Amino acid sequence: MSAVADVAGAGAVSRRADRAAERRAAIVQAAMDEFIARGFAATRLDDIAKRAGVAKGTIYLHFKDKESMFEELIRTAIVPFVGRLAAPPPVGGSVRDMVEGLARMFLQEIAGTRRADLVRLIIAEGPRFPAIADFYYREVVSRGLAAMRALIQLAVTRGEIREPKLVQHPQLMIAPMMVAVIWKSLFERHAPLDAEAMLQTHLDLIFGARRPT
Amino acid sequence: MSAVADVAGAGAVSRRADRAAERRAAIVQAAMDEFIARGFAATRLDDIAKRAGVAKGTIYLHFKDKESMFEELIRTAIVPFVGRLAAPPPVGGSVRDMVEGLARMFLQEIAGTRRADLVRLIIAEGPRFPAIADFYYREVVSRGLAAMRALIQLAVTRGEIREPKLVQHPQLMIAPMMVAVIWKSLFERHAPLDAEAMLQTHLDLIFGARRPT
DNA sequence: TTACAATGACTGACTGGTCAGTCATAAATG
DNA sequence: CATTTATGACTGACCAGTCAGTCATTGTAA
Repeated sequence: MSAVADVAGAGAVSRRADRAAERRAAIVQAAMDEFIARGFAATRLDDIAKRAGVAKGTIYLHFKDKESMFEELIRTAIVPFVGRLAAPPPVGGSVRDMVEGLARMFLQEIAGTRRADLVRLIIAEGPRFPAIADFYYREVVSRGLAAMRALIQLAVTRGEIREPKLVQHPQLMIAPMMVAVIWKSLFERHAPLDAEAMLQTHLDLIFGARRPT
Repeated sequence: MSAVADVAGAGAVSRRADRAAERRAAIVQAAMDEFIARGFAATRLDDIAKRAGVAKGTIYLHFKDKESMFEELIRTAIVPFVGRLAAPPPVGGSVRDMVEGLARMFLQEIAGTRRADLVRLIIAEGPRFPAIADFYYREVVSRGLAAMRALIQLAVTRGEIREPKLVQHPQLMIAPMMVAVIWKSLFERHAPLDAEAMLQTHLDLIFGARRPT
């Protein structure tokens, strides 16, 4: 329902499919908010329905039950990032610049947003939803690490990184990002974290401090 | 009363107080297991009682309610480590050796055990139990980071570490440990992580690769 | 030492409330 | 009108927390 509006009843408004899609989106959004705020078990479908502006029964027109809704939700939220990971690697300048670009994007798009809580949610509920942990590992973690490993390999070959063992432990490259995400979720109000600065220090450790131009 | 007591009865019988203490311990243990396995909301007090070999009512003789039981539990489990952190720093050889010793201990005592799941539990429930997040930050995180910062400062002074900015970001020292803990909880069965080897690589990055003797 | 009384730790059936999932009914659509 | 979509009152299961009653232990008196 938008734009043109309507003189009489419903204007050129909603084809059924559109309307259904809208509602589904509203449910997904509401469910996400509730699950992030309360975790799986403590979230009430009544609350999701209310927040989505929909009756509870409607939820069951789109999802089989609470559990599969949760799983599908997480999946849906993750997919966009799989795209990014697989995106054409900007093979421009130094590997450091590439890594820095990726890390910056991660900090801005994830650590600084509600998505950080999504990561926390996966950590929290993963063990009770093996399907989610599996999916997350397969689609995000293993791909991300593989990509990172390739970058490290390239940097080692080029002489940008001295420590060849780093190829075996791409997790070390990611670790500060994980810490940033968790920190933001749990401790930000106790002690704000300057993730950007931390990232620079981390990169200096790995690539060697930048020469002052 | 006890001590000399009885050849016939039960060996080290139990005074009421002893028995009560035993039961409390059983409840704490059982509750820990259940909370770790299911999270706060999904854990049933009936299950805790059954696992502890106790009636549900008994739980309420020791704890006010589910929530305060949970909080007290976490606190109790954390305290021992506060002791360790405050333990006399083994000011022996190089800073690297000290850090390595601490990290090894962490990996063995935490990452390799059920305690790893406790850390995960805190990450998971922290936002819904600010009291716990606060306590954890105050007693563990801030102290641990302060200690780590002091070590880094020392190493920088001694010339063991080149990157002085690291003093500002002691989290970087800890990050791989956090990743190890989370990895063990979520992905160990997908791809086992050699945390020890990763640690060595990490230390090499920070302190410089070891010269082959 | 033995018998009896007092204590309070322990029990588990019960209550009140909550919530996932259902389905008869109603609205919207074409 | 027929069909699809949406509603929300309802049901039954589940569960935190209670409390009247039980009984082993401890204290006291004969």
